[in-house]
Amino acid sequence: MKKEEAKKRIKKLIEIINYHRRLYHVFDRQEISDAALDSLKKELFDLEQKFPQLITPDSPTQRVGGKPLEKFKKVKHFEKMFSLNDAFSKEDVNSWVERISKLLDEEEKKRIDFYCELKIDGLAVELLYEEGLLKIGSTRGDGIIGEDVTQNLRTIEAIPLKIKTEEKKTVVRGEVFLSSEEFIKANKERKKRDLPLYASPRNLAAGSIRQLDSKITSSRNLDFFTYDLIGLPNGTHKEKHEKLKEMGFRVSSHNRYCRNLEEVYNFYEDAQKKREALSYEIDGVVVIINKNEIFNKLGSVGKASRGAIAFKFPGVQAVSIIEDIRIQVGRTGALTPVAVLKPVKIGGVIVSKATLHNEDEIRRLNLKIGDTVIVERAGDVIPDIVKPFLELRTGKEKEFKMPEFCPVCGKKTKKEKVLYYCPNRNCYAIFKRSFYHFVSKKAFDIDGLGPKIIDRLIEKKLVLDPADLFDLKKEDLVPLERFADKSAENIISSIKSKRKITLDRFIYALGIRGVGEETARDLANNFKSIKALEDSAKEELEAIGNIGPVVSSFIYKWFSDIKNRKYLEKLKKVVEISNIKETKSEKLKGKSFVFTGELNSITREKAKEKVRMLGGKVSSSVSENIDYLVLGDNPGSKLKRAKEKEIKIIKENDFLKLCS
DNA sequence: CCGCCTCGAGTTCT
DNA sequence: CTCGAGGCGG
Repeated sequence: MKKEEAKKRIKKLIEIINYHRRLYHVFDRQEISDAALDSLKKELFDLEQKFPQLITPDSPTQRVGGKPLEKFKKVKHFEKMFSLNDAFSKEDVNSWVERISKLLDEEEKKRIDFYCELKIDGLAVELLYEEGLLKIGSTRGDGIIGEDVTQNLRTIEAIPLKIKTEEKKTVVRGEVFLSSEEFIKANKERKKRDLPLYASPRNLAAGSIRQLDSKITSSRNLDFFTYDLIGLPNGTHKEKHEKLKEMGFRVSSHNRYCRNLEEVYNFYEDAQKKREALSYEIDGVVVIINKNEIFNKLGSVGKASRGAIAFKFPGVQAVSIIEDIRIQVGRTGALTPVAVLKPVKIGGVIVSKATLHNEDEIRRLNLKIGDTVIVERAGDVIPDIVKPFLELRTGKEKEFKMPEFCPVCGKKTKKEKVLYYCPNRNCYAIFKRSFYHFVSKKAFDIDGLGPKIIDRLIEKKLVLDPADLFDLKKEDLVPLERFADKSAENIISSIKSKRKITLDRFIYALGIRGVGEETARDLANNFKSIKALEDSAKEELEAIGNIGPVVSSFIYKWFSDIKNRKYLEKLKKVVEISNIKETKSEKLKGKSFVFTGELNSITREKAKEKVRMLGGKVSSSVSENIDYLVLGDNPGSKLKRAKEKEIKIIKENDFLKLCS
């Protein structure tokens, strides 16, 4: 990037970041996620590193934001309340230790150890006790002066009004937060009343504490952990926590002393595993130099203490740039726009593409090629574009238009509802995609036959349709470039081993529009043979449950097509269709299941089959009608929905017990 | 005809 | 996993 360009970009970035920081610190509001804001800050930081001449004093990298609100009485903090610098990787933490080591002498360096705490997504407050009685409680404010919120803090049960101490003055700091359950409850209430939702538990906690009416604060069931005690210059952070406990404060039982960085990293990984099970939200861990004397010697830079760092969990959002929008042609001929992104790391994975679904979506989001956007990988795997930063537009962005002609075969496209289609049934893209579908897991499930190999087979005219796969011989493959004897053999035997197939999978493999896994099973159960299905009338199809006029006509049309009939006859000669497996018992009759996350002892497919064998139903989405949600590792958003709807959640072993 | 539920289709990356 | 659309009951 050229300097002139960088200068403009920096100016705009500063404006946006400052705007969002002000919202966050002063008004307890959030329009974009922490992760997205972090990502913007990182871009600014990197640009400033590259062009140090362009650093200005008003840059968020240089100063603290957040002035106290006028409506509260001001309180000067006992000692400045610092915030924390962030680390996003082990490398960041390593370089933090290296950096601070330079400020210490040899002997001190050897004595470095750590104390680790969960970083709760809440609001930091300071509490002043005189003769053991709570006198003043305040928010952080700008770090020097905060707001007096004593009345509101008094309503929190976890904050003791009286503590055991002989000291005249005791100053402690801690985090006010609320449980995920309370958070969901409050947002449900907001939704009902058509009010804007709280973006995070921190938001809600902060909003509740900064209420003028403490009755409202009281109704929110806030919670509190203490994490710091002012004083004890020669002790350790660990001792501070022990002392706090003795005095009658609530401290988190998850916190640990760590001798070295290895133990710190173990703590971090454990915390990540615990995260789901905790009743409140955490966004990382806080790593603190344990020996107070060393911590104090390290002092601070700007707004943050040097002796502690916030080691954040990988965020689910990041900021990137749309470099291009390309079109993909699917199996049904649907054209889908895909954004080509400047690669960014989100949640430990590099993302370079994201689907835009359809034209309406692009218009709804107001996206142009060249836009800076927030990209998300929430809970799941699939990246999604959340929104563009219109403020970052330079005027060079390009409007995107859906193509008038299919980018693969050149035929004029047709629009149906929101989607554009390529109407050419011989379109190469459609043909290829149908082929992939045929060998896919839920169809013939042929291992080792990926898109790359299929492309080559088609290119060399070794196969004209999927039926030809079963006539392939080793000798056909070996002459192909870079095809070893052994791998050719593997593929051939892999194809041979899947020659037998159940009727439902066979129907699914045909790739009829509107006929997926479930509908294929319904058809198989109704007709019992492919012949019966072939000869069925449209009315017969429509009489089957779950099949209406649209899908029945797709099916009818598919079987009326001469080319399809020929292909089907050819296919029937090379494969062996067996009947669909009958259910073995009625143990789970009437019960419906939804799966989320990864199972350990069996695959999801096997688990689903098990349910069906026992007469149960498997559904893909959570609704009131679901009986059980089976919870695996790394669950997705279904867990949240199930919790909201109060559906019974069971673990893998409970599920297996249920089946046995 | 509306609203809820479920299915199908498309998609990412290790 | 998410979104849109098809199916179906009220």
